[in-house]
Amino acid sequence: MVSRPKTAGISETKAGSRRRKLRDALVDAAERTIEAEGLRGLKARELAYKVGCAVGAIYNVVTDLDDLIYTVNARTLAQLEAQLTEAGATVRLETEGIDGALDRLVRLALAYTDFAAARTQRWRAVFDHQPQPGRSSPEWYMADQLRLFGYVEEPLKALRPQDAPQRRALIARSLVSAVHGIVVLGLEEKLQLLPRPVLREQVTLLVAATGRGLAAQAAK
Amino acid sequence: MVSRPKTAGISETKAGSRRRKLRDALVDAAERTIEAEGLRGLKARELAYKVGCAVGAIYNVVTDLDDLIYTVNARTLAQLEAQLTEAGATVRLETEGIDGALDRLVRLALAYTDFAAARTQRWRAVFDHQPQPGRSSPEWYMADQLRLFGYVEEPLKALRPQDAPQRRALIARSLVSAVHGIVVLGLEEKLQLLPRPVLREQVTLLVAATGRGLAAQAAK
DNA sequence: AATTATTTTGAACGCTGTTCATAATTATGG
DNA sequence: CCATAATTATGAACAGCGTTCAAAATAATT
Repeated sequence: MVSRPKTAGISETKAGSRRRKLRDALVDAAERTIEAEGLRGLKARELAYKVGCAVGAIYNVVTDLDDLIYTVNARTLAQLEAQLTEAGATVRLETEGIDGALDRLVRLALAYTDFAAARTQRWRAVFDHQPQPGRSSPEWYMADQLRLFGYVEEPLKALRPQDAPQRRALIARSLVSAVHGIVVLGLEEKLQLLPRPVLREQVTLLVAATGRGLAAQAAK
Repeated sequence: MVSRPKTAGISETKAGSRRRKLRDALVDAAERTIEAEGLRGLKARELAYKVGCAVGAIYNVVTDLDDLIYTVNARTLAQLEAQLTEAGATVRLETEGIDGALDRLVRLALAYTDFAAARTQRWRAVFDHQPQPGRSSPEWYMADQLRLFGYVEEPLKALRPQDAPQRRALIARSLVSAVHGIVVLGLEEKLQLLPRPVLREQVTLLVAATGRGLAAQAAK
């Protein structure tokens, strides 16, 4: 599909508009289904029924169900990112220095925690979904996820000013991964679903302790 | 299936022996398949072919493929546990006190990391596999996983002697989860597969920093 | 209005895990 | 040791999945 159909000019064709509407409806339905029944609840036939089209119609506007999942996941990541920027912007006239940086780190981590706890299924879909063997994730997808690591790099700069950017990136990734791990296992029913306050306490504790440790390590 | 078949006495019956052999063969084959092709590569028909039996025969010795997966996962957890005890036993005449405790924590975390890196697929299967909706994991499964948290509680006792057991348990779980998170995201090809030395550095860094922070927090 | 291009359709395909009537095998009793 | 009963192995058949594709319906063009 390199070239557009010949009939498509600058203005939308009737068919093109229908096409877009159908795609949007499918993404919406998929999003709702994932949140309600998880990734495994997403079925082509049921999706077609919900949207009011034939099964085959799905594959006119979307190459795969995977394609649909990626689109939903991209939305989820965007929403998560919005939450993180909001959490980051909340602190402006805070204490500067180490305590301020620690505070920002904790806020970011808690924002992540709250998002995951509130939209568990959609959030899990981002990590649970793996591309069918042979194919690989779209390019933008990896970038979308890696970008989130950047959010904690800035506070880290205050915490360990002398670190090289590369090292700071590594530490940021570690910190994000650690928080992610706590949330993943904390929301796992298979293990034991932790109540949200406990989860928040865990995250706060870990980020605070790690941050303190990092600062101390840098100071000496 | 509450009662055994009437024909089974104290000594093994011919059929019973075949039964056990088939089950073992299936578990072995499943284990190899999972390590080679991941959880998604496990197919009933292919399994039957590898073991040399009919598809239906599988369901004579195993209720589900899920059942098989749980058995393989139990093996994996047992092997992991063996690695952890070994790592814990390595340190005997080490420095006592905080430094010793930190060292033990780092060793445990690295043992976990190495295990995951070496047997990535089987290790992932433990966390990736979720029971089909309606059913739930066997009782022993949760216990098997939770038991691993206990391994870090002892070193924590040296680090924060005055903590109540419940709090120590929470911190232990947090620490394990954090390390788990680093390893999970570090081994994710979808994100960017980190080379093992980098992974070990990340883990060492985090555990050391967190441990230091925890000790400092306890001291003040 | 007639012709051509496009899109929508749902039966059909290939692949899953799982079942079940039937065949083969094993255990039992005379 | 064979005849009968109980058990086990078999693989075709079933239900459900994602995906395709010839044909019908619709839209665009002449």
